[in-house]
Amino acid sequence: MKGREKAIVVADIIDNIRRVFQAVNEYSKKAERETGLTGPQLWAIKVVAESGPLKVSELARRMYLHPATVVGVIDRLEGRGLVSRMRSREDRRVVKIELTEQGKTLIVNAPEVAQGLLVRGLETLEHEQLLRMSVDLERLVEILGAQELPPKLLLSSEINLPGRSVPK
Amino acid sequence: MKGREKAIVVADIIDNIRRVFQAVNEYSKKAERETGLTGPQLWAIKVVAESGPLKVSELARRMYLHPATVVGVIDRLEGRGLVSRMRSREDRRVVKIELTEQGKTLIVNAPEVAQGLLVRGLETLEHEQLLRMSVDLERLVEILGAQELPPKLLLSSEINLPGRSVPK
DNA sequence: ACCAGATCGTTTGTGCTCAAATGTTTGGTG
DNA sequence: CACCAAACATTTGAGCACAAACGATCTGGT
Repeated sequence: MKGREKAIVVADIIDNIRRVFQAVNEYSKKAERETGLTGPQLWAIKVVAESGPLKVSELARRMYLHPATVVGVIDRLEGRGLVSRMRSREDRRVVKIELTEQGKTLIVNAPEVAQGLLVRGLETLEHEQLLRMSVDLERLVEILGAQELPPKLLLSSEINLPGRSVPK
Repeated sequence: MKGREKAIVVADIIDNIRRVFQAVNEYSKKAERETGLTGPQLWAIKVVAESGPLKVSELARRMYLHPATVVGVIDRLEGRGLVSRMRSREDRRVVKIELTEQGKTLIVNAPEVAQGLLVRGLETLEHEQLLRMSVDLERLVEILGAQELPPKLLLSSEINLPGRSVPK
């Protein structure tokens, strides 16, 4: 009767999932100490950096966050002079977020976010192992019933790294 | 040259990791609507329910949270009459948290937390698949450098489910 | 030209999370 | 006995996250 073993393996898996959660959080806090920016702030400024001027709603969409949350983040980034708000002339409802010169200089020597670490680590794996892991994670997603969660967004924009290294 | 394919698989993996994060959050919010309690509140009350009266610090440790955070959660649970604080007589610095009768009745028909869903789903998998997934997640943890994160706590208390179902 | 409805950014209110500071109690040590 | 360091819970302050409500603006239909 291998029910017992099974339970142990399940426990291991849950433990490791927890560790992944923890690690991502910890990593975000580490970046905080190095740049003076918090994780979300760094994330936001990176998205703006690589996708030009963005509407607030568009930025929120790319970060999977509520617009109301993003407004606060922008407030603080603007307070530090790293980004600036610009009302659009075609549609005066929208506000475009863009980097200031100060923001551009900061971005070049900002540390990687957790995703970067993850991407680089995964790239060192064999192709077969990658496929395996992809399948397994898909199964996990299936268990959680989260197949369609990010409704086919082009979230690749934040993670895709064409050839080799330097996702920065 | 399969560098391109590799990047695609990596992107898929990252996507699915994100989905797992999202799903756990969403799930916590769903529980919120069904019980009137937030995710952390429900989590805290479940831990107290199965591990008897607990010190604040002990509860914080089991939830991987800062004591200051737990104090706020307890405040709100106490405000709803679900738990009660009791100063220890042996050591008057410590405060024991225990369920009220109202809390006990709530706990029996409270919905599963995300972990429960995960555990039940994993249990339906083949033993081989479980081992595979365990190995893969371990690799993920390794990439994140999070091997020793939860410093060998008896966190099993929240997840172990000896024989079959009923992690509740 | 007007009005109903949608969209956009923002504000407000509640809760979670941590770091740092505070106050209390305990257990030693001089 | 007096003092002091450690342990404990709490408070305070800052940031993040969302729901709900709001004012301003744009759009489509009449």
